[in-house]
Amino acid sequence: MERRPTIIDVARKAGVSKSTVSLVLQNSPSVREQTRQQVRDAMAEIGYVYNRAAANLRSAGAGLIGLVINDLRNPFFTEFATSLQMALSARGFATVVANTDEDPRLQAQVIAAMIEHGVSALIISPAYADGDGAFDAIARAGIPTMQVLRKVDARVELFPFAAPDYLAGSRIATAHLLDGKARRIAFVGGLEGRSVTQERMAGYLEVLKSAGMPPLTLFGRSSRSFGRDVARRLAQEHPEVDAVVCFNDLVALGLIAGCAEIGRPVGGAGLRVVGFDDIEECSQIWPSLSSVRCGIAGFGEAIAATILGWLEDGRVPPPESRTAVQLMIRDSSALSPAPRPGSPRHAEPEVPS
Amino acid sequence: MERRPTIIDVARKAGVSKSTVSLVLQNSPSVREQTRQQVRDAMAEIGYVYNRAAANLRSAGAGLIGLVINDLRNPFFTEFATSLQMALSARGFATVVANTDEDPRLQAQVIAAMIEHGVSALIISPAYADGDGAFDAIARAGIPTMQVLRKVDARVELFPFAAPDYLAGSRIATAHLLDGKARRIAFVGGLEGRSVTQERMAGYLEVLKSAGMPPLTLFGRSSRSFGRDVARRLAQEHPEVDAVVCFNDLVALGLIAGCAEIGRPVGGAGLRVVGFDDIEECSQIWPSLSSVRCGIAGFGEAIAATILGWLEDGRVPPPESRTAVQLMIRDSSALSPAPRPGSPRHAEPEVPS
DNA sequence: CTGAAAGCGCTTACAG
DNA sequence: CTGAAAGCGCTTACAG
Repeated sequence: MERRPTIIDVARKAGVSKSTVSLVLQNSPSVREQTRQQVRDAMAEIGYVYNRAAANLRSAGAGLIGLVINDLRNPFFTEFATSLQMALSARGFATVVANTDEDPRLQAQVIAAMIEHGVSALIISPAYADGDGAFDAIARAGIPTMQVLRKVDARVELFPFAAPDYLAGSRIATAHLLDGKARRIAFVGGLEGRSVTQERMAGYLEVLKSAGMPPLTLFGRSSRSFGRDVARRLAQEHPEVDAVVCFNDLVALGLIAGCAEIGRPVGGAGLRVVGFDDIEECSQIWPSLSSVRCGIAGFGEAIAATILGWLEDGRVPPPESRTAVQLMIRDSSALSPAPRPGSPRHAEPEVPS
Repeated sequence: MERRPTIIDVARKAGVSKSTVSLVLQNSPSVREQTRQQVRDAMAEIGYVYNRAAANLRSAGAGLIGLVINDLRNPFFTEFATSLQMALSARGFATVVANTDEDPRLQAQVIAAMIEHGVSALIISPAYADGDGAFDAIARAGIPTMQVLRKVDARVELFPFAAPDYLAGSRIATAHLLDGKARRIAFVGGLEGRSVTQERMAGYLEVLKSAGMPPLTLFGRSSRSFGRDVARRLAQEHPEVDAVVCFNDLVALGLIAGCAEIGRPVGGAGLRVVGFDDIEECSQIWPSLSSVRCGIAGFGEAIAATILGWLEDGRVPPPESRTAVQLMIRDSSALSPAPRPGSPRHAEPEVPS
């Protein structure tokens, strides 16, 4: 654990000046091939490792990108963060991440820390409400920053916003249910007043309105347990509801679990449900869950490309951009019940009276 | 986006020397309170932000911890990474993370990048097989490093290892099934020969042996889809199996989905299953899944404390440590079928013939 | 208690 | 093509 070798050690070993070593490090064409090789050999021999911190001090750009996420344990965000991180890594950038658990104070704190660490750019899926002026701090520091998935700060010229097209998603989900002759469609989950909730609900409201069908919304935490509770509430308080658009897959998954619990069938002649996000689990459960695919892995990669384009080529992202979504129709919203391979025909459990 | 102010700017503004500013930054007691306040005011006024990279160049310890994970999309690892990151953040350390997707080459690459970035320590849940001598590179760089969850490098003196007590977990899970009068218990999932598989299987084998019951193991990827496939295989090829210990929750969840698909009941008189890890989903599905709780959030926090103890107080972690696990008994392994609130009594679907 | 100076490991003009 | 020098923004003895 003694001192790490520096370019001076390398230079001494290779018999050149330290400038030459630096040029080799940067693959400058103005170093003779033979010299380059000598330097390389010397580096290998003494176990030299490049010190980025020192380099960045003189030039710029730490090669560090900050990623701030409101709920990293939610598989939707996990997938986003992971694909983004891997894409950045492939382009030579390291990612420092922080989960804020929807806490604006924590968010301000981790952002300040990242700025101190000299991140070259910031990608933020923000907590609602910018408690301690975190975005102002970023603006002062002049760090290229994108808001993703949720828009919290209105200054999109400064903090460009990108997200999947939630509105279109809820439109096609609702239309799909309506096509299936649903008589009453509810919207379940999402906290009232939040931008994503509003968008994911807007398409639902719009489609219902043009069909002359009254809306029914049950707001709540976007969690499995809320979805599970809703299964019971729906059966007891709104038995006429025969289809539901969920705020996200977690709610939908909880709802399906809740239906199983109370013995209410899902899909076919039972309650038809569609989720939102299309996390991996949707296709792996039974009955499988229909969902609005946001292509979040591809979205993460696109964001990586966007931010690097900004950083490296000065291509400022558009103030607001939306990526296409797609409805994945599966058992939970199919008109005929899910087939049960292995069992010739299966009696559906009766709906609780 | 002009030049960020430095301590020199602060010093000029406050009318002191830059050393004084530096001392204020470090909360040195040798600065008069009044001076300290002047400096603080100056910093606030000109929007100074501390530059850690520069500081670390002179002293040591970037305040950056590297976290390398073999499969960040798996909720078990997500939970670990998130709780670890949040604990580090609370202690003033930033976390740079990378997912390796079980790829030793990618792993070597991200580790090299982290070393260049000057991480003060590394926490690695490694891919199996250390392809490109990543651990050797760490040893050369002399960076405090822990192996967690999986032991891949045998040099535990150099790279201390910590994990939940998998062996005990599989022991209690198997014993629990046996207590419930299981006639034939299978072990499902996990790739043969890997250390974690071996440990999670060892307790199973041990308990079966002392009960004089022959083992049955079905190795495979630790995924939902493998579990789902197994449901069918079990019913067709091993109808005598009436209980199963799964390698992890994902396999168990897939198995339960597969059973639902083929109409085979789970828990009670049906197939009794217990998972491993106890991810959040276990208690949120229906029927709920029994599982070996590894307390992974607490484990993450403990690792944070351990690594910081090493870094800050020189307390080298023990070569190998194990944390206690606990069996969570739920519907999937209960002897009586899960109650269905709301539906007075419910006919179980028949097992496929 | 505060200031002047050297140095951390690199990069960047600028000479040669 | 390569070397000597200055400087990036801090910290750290060392004087005063």
